[in-house]
Amino acid sequence: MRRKVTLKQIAKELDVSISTVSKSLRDSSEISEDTRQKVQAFAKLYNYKPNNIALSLKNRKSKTICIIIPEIIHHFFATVISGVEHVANENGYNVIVCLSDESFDKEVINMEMLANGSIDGFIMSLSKETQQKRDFHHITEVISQGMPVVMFDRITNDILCDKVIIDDNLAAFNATQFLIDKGFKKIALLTTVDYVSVGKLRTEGYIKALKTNDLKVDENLIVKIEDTDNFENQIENLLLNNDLDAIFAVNEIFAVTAIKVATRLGKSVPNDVSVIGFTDGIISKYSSPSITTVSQNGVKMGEKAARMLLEKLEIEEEDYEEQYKTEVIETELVERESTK
Amino acid sequence: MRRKVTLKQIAKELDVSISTVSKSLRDSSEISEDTRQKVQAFAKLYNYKPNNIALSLKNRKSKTICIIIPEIIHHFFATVISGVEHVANENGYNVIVCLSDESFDKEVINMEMLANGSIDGFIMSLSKETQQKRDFHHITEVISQGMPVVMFDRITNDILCDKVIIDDNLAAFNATQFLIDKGFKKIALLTTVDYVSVGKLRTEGYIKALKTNDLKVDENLIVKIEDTDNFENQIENLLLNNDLDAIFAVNEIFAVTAIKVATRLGKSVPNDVSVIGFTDGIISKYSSPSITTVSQNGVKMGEKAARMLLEKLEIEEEDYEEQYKTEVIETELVERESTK
DNA sequence: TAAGCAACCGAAAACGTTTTCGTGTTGAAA
DNA sequence: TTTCAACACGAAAACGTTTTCGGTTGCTTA
Repeated sequence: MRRKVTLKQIAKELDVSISTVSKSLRDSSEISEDTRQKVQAFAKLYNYKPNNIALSLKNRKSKTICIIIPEIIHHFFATVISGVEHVANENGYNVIVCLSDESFDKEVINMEMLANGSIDGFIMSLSKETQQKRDFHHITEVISQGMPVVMFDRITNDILCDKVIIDDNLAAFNATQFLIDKGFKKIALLTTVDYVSVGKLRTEGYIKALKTNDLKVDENLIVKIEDTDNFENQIENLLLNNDLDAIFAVNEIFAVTAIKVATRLGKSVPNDVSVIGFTDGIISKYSSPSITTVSQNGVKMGEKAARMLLEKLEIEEEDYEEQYKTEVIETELVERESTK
Repeated sequence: MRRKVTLKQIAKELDVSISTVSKSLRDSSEISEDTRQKVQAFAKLYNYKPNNIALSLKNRKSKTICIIIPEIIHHFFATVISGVEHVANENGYNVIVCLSDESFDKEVINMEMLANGSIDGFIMSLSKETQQKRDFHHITEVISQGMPVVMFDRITNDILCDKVIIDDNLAAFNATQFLIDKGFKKIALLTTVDYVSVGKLRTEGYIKALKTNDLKVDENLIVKIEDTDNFENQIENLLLNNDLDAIFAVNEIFAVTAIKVATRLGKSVPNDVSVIGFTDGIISKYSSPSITTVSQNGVKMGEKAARMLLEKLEIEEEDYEEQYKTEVIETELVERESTK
């Protein structure tokens, strides 16, 4: 087992000073052609690579960013990571992934743990619990220490920082309008409980579309799902007790489950009822019928968030001015087989 | 913007030495009750947290591990990350996620970049390109430097290190046997090209099952898919030119696509043809019909891999003995609607 | 012949910790 | 009064870099 070689060892071996070795490797003009070549040859032979940790300590930056997401087993978040990763790597940064598991405490622990030199900045999407508690002290804390934070998707307006979102309200409006334009009148909504910011916004967009078109908003057609493990019966009741044209679901799982329940009840999708989902994930694509959906483009979101963060990191300390932007990523309606 | 406070600053402020501050905070008995309380109070007030980078440099360990996977937008790998994350966090470790994008070069760059102090060990699954080239110098390199590596799923026998796999051969055998037991005789196989280690093993298991049951192996029924973006026509040809009982697909996408194509061709699943997949992902669960599948349990794999790595990391240098294990995670056949 | 000037190299500080060892002070025992 | 242990604290090294500042040569120039 051959330990990694350090400057000191090279210096000793070649009988020069550490400074000389360092300068030689960085092609300093202070060093004679002779020694420089000698050192470089030796370094190459022993496969010298500078120690990142030592560099981080010296430069007071780690060239590492952290992304905190509620869960990874969720196609949308996986795509965001992918986007972040690419941009980060292109710029010589590494990415630490942290999962909050929708838990406030894990979010706090992760942030506190990493905010002590390990990383240069955060990209994050709030956990459900954090959104519910509305406690953001851990985030204001790191921001006040001068560490940049970019929030995406599940954000809060209580915090001043860069943000990247989709216009959930508008996207939901458009999806609903799309159904209305097809001639549907009795459109149900499968949504989340209100404290999930995106769920709330999508609900608002849905209602707005109905009102704009002078359709009445029937509370019976709005199903708020809390327990994401067990909600088939909620959908079943909806379908049994109402005569629906169409369903707008605020995520893939709700959409595909709606199709499944409808099929079980003898209703054909899209012939008897049309379905639109949200998040263009793998389910929507491979479901049969494949699902018409509002595409969120997580990759683009991740890329944008990473770029915003890196921009903040690369500007010099003295040029720093507190100015925050909120970028909106456009959505797209992907029409597939579940609507007609 | 209030910068993070250091030991030096506290020392200056309280007019004691750095050593005293450090010892006070670590509750050393060398320090009087008085000063200890004073220092601790001050540290708490200013929210002192030790700098991780400095600690890493001092201790020569970063308490961070890296997982390198071919791609993240793949449910199986996402679940593995999830498992790794949990075990790592429980033990005070952070996880850096690197994506090789199935590229040899990216794999090499990532490893070289991080192997210089940034991390304590690797967990990895080989990229397709690496498996094809059979070039593992980057891995032997870090291992020879004394950095532990655990490989999972897509492994190679050319490298000596800890490994965690499923018995792909056996699992495929069992899945095929399951179909045979149902009375099917003409069973097709949708698999990958041979250089993907797991694809090859699963193919072997399939063939073994047929032979064991004295069924003839028909090369026409074995479809090797190279281009994972465009293979519907390959499946269509298979279905049109052969009179099939059942299909065994070595992953979810192949399975769900087979169902889709079959349905399009007027064949009902499972009435006309049964389908079994591999990898119990989100598609299998939410597809309709939902797909009978060999469950891989990525979470368990990730947990196991992480535990093996941490074990290596926690033992003292001098107690270190080179001894490598290969753990086999058991698979399970999850029976759903796509078989009868 | 002395001054001046390149060219080349090394010492040391700095980043923020922990830890070993040394030192000065106190109080009690001899 | 001397001696010695216990106590409380500080100096310094170490982890591996980079960089500033000086210092030593040897050569040119007036």
